[in-house]
Amino acid sequence: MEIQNDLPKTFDPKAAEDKWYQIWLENKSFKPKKGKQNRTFTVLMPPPNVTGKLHMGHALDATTQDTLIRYKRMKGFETLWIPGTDHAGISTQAVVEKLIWKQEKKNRHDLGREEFLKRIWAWKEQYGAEIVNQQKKMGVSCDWDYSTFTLDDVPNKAVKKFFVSMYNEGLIFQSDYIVNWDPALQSAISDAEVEHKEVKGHFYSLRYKVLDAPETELIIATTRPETIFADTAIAVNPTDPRFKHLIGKTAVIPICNREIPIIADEHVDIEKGTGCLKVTPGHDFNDFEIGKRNGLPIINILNTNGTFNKNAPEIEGLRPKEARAKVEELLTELGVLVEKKDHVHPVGHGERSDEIVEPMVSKQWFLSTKAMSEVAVEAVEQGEMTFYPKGWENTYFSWLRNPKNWCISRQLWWGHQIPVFYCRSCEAQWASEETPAECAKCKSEDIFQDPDVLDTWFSSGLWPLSTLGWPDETAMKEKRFEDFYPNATLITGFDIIFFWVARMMMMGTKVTGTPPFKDVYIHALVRDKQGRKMSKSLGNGIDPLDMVGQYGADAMRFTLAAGSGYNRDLNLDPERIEGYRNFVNKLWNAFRFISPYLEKAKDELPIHSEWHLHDKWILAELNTVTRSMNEALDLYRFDEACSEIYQYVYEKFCAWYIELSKNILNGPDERAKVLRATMLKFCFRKIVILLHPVVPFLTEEIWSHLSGGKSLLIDQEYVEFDPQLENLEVQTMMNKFIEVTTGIRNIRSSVNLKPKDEIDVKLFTDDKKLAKFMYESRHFLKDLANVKSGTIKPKSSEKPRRSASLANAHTEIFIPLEGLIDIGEQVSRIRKDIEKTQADYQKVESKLENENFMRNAPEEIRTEVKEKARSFQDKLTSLNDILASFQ
RNA sequence: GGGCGUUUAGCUCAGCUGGGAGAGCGCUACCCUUACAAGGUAGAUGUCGGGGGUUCGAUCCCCUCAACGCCCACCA
Repeated sequence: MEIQNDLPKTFDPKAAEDKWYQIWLENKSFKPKKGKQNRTFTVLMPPPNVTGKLHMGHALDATTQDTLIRYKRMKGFETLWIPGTDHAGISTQAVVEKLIWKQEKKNRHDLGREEFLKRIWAWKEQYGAEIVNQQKKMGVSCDWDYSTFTLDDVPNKAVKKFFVSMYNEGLIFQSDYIVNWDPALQSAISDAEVEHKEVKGHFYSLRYKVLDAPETELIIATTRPETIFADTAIAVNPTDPRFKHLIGKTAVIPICNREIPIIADEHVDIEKGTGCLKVTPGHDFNDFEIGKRNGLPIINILNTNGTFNKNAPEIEGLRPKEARAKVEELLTELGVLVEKKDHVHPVGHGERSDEIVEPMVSKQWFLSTKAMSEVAVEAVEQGEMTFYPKGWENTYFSWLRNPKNWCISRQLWWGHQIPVFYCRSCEAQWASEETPAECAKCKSEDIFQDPDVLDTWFSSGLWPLSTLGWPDETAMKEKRFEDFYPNATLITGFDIIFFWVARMMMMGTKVTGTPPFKDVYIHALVRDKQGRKMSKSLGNGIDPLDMVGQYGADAMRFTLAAGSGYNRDLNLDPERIEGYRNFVNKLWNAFRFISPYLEKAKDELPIHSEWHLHDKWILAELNTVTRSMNEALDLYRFDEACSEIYQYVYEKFCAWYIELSKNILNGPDERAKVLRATMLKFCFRKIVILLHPVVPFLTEEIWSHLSGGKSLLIDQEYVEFDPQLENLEVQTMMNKFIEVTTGIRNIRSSVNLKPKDEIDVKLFTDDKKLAKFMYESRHFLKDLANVKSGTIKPKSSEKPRRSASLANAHTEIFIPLEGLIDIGEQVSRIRKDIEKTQADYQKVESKLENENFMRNAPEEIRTEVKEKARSFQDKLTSLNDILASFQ
C-alpha cells in the first residue's frame, strides 16, 4: 500500500509551537472559564527573580504547573494560573551594582538613590520581558492579564497595609537587637538567609587576671580573640565547683586592661572549652541573651563595612582576619596566649554574598511570628493544607515550631521602603499607608521616611493575596478575589519551604483566616546527570531554551514530567530528552499512518456488537490507562502518568493495534475498513486528549487534523474512566495471542530465519477459544510473523518431530524445518527453558506443600499460587514432549 | 549535635496497603518490512547496601551497621 501523505516524516516542533501559542492566546484559552465542575482551581506561579535568565528549575516549575492546570481545565474546573516576577531585593541590587561598577567604576552612593533605582528598573524591564518570552516558549497557559510584579501598585499597597496593621497591633516593632550583619551587603539579613559552613579556624586559650585573687588565673577559650574588646563579662556555670568562689569578682581583659565582672549564667556549659566563657553581648547571639539577663553593657566594635571601629583602637580599621592576626601577636607579646590549636567549626555566611556574617547589634524592624506560626502549624495538622509528598511537612513543622522574630528591614534601596515616618521636630514615629505631608502629631512638615526597605520575602508572603488584588477593593473585584482565593495547589521546590511557603501560610492566614492553598506539591531539584547541583561555577547548567530549540518544548516537558513524582532529586541527562523527542515523533508518525483513513472514519462509534476483538481490546486498554492517568495526576504523580501513556502508545497502540489494522485496511471488506478507521480515529482522539497536558503542541497540531480545524484541543473535555469498556476476558485473549505471536518470532530468530522466509506453523492448544481466535487471525499472522500456512490442533494430536519449537502455558508452537536446523542448539535451548520452568514450578509447589502457607495465606493468594503451579506444569509437560521429539 | 532522605540491571530511576524482580536509556544479533532507522524484531544483565528479627512468605514492616546526600543548629 502506497500512502499518499503530505505530512513530513518528522515532526517539526518550531513551527507548531509558535503557531499554537499564538492561537491559544487569541482564543483566550488561558482565561478562566466556567466548566462542568462549577469550581475554581487557582495556581500561583512562584515568581522568578528578575536577576537573570530562567534555568531548568523554572522549566520544571512551568511544566508541572502547566500540566496540572491544563488537566484541571479539561476536567471542567474554572482554572486560573497567575504569573508574575519578583524584584528579589538583595540579588537584583547586587547584580546591578556589580554591573555598574564594572562598566562605570561607580557604586550606588556615587549615583544616588534615585538614579540607582532608575538603573535597576531599566534592568528589570529588560530581564522581566525575557523571562516572559522564555515561559511562553515552554507553553505555559497562564492568564497573562493577571501578571504581577512585586513592586507593582497593588503589591505595594498590600505590603503597606499589612505592615501598618501589624505595626499598630504591636507585632511589628523596632528594636536594638543582635542581627546577622552582612558586611558585603552592609545590611542586616534574616536567620533564614544565613548558611552555616564548616570553617577551619583556631581555638585560642587566653590567660586572664583576677583582681583580689592574684594567685588565680582564668583560662578562657575562644575562636574569636579579636572580640575581647567588646567583652563585658566572664561567665561561669553557677554550679561549677572550679569557679564558684570567683563569682562576683573582677577579671581584667588583656591588651585593653578593662575590668569586667565574673558572673554566673546557666547557659555556660561546664564541659565545653575551659568552662569559662567570655561574654560579648555586642557580637554574639548567646552572649547578647546573657547580657540581657545580667544587665551587661553592650560594646560595638565594628563598622557597618565590617572593619573595626575606635572601640578597638589597636585594630581599628582592620578586617576581622587581619585583626585576629594582630591580636594574636599582641597576646603573644603579653604572654597570655596559653595555647593555639586547630579547630573546625561552623560559621555563618551570607546566602547571597557568601561573606562571613558578623553578629552585630543594630536598630532593625522585626515581625513577631509566634502566634502566626502556631496557626500555620495547625492548618497542616488539621488537614486544611496538605503536603505532597507528605514527608515535607516535617521540614515545615521544624521551622514553624521554633519561631523567631523575623528581621524584616534591609539597608538596601531596591524594594518596598518601610512605611514608617519620623518627625524631626517632635521625634514622633508612626506608620502610614499613605505618604503624609506633615507630622501626625505636631503638624511639622519636617518629616522623613525610614530609608530601609523590607525583606523581599515580606512581599512574597503576601503574594497569594496581592496577585488577586488585595487590598485594593476595585482590583479585588476585577480579579475576582472571592472566587479564586484560596489557591488550589502550590507547586514549588523544597528549598523555599521556609522562605516562602511558611511565610505565605502565616501571612495569608493572618489576613483572611484561611490558608492560601489546599495542597502544596514539592517537586524535585533539577541536577545534572551525575546528581550535582547545576551551577555557574561548575558550568553544568542546562538552558531550557537550548533544549526547546534542540528537541522541542514537548520533548523537554515530557522529560521533566516523567521525572517528577515524589522524588527530591531529578538528575537530568539531555539524552533522555532525546529519547522522549523520539516518542513525540513516534506519535506523529502514528498519526501520519492514520491520516489517509480519516476521511473514511465516522465520528461516532458503531454499536458494540460490530466491534472486532481487537477493538474491544484496545478500548479496554485505553480505559485502563485513562484510569491510571487520572489517578496519577490527581496525586501529582506526573512520572506515573507519563509512563502509563508512553507504554500504551508505544506497545499497545503502535506495536499491536496499528500493526493488526494494516491487514484490515488493506483488505477487501469495506465495512471492516470503515469500522477500523473509525476506531483508530476514536482512540487517537483519546490519546491526544490524555497527552495534551504534558505535550500540548504536538497534540494540538494533530487535533487540528482530527477535528477538521473545528475546535481546539485545549478546550476539550478530559477522558474519564468508563466501566462499560472494561473487558478482562478480551485482554486475556489478546495477551495469549501476543504470546503465541512473540513465540513464533522468537523461534524464527533462534534459527536465524530472515524476515522474508515464509514459514509453516503448527500450533497445539487445548484452549478452544484461543484456537478459534488463532484460526480467525491467520491472515494477521502472515503480517506479524510471515506465517504462510499452519494448523491448530489439540495437544493430544501427533506432533512433528525434530522441529524448531517452543511452549508456553497454553500453546505448543512447532515450525517444521527438518534438515535446516541445528538439532543440538534446539535441544539445549529447550533444556534451558525446562530448567528455568522447573525452578519456577518448584518455588510455587513448595508453597502448596507448606501446611502453614495453606493454613495462613488468604484464599485469594492460594488460588493464585495453584493457578501458577498448574500453568508451570502445563508448560513443563509441553517442553518435555518437545524434548522427546528430538530423541 | 539534631532531623530528614537515599542505597534495586552498565546509567537514571519506578516498584502504591508484604504473595512469582520492572521501565527508559545504553548494550548484543538480525532487518532500510509498504507510519516512523528519531524505526522494527529478538536477546543478555540483578546475593533489591551488610547483618539480625517479625511472618507461612520480606525489595516492601521492625532493629542494627555502613556509605552517600540534604536540611537545621549559639563561631566558648
